[in-house]
Amino acid sequence: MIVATWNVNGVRARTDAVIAWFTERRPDIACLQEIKTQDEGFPREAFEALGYHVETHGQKGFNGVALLSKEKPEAVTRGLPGGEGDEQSRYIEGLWRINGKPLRVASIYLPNGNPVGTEKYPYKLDWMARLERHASDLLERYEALVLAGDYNVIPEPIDAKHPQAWVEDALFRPETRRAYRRLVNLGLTDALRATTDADGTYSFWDYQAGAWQKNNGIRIDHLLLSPEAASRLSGAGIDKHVRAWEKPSDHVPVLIDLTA
DNA sequence: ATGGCTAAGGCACTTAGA
Repeated sequence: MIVATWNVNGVRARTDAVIAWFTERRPDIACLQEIKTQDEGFPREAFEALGYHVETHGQKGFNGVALLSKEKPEAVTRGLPGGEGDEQSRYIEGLWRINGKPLRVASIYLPNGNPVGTEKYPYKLDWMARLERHASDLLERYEALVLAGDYNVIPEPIDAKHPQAWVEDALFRPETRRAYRRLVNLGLTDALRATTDADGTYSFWDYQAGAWQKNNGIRIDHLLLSPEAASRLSGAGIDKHVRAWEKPSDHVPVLIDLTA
């Protein structure tokens, strides 16, 4: 089965492209980020017509995450635990039962954190600490778990065309990478890096300055797997061709294949 | 990327993204 993550940069502006990709790829579970709409504005009928269940955690204008799936989830929770007064919609988690076995999948839109030096950067680091605590709790369940989304983290120099240009950026600063490593070191597997060590493997290309044409990209969209999920990993990939479509998102879908 | 583009809100321009 295919589990995918995609920051669509506005699902209303992107409905045709997102539907085209769903039709082509037919993911079993898809995690969307930056839907940029409240729940009632999500074009759910278009996806239901393709046979998908739609669960949203929207917000007016910015952020917003969703879980779309062929099978109806058994349970859904909205919001990352531990965020008293956090009004930003950046986390939704679903639980499915596939052939009697639990599969838990979260759609994550981790804060960008720029500009460093404003309140946005400590908000990012605090959010990452909350995610680490929650992941630690979930791992105690010993379930197949997929934490998928736009992490806004460049894990290693190989994950950027020009890593030196990012060293002071919130996506690549040492504190950011350290927090990301703490999360991974709980026992999670970066699905894409489990299947390839190739450089030039990116999930985001800026709209500006011909970044796409020059393959000036970064890899910031990740699927992190619990041991129970990692042992079922049979492939991982990036649907890079989607970036060349009309009116594309600046991110492309990243996906994994899990054996039953 | 010290920002060249894009989406959304709401109707001229600002905010946010990475």
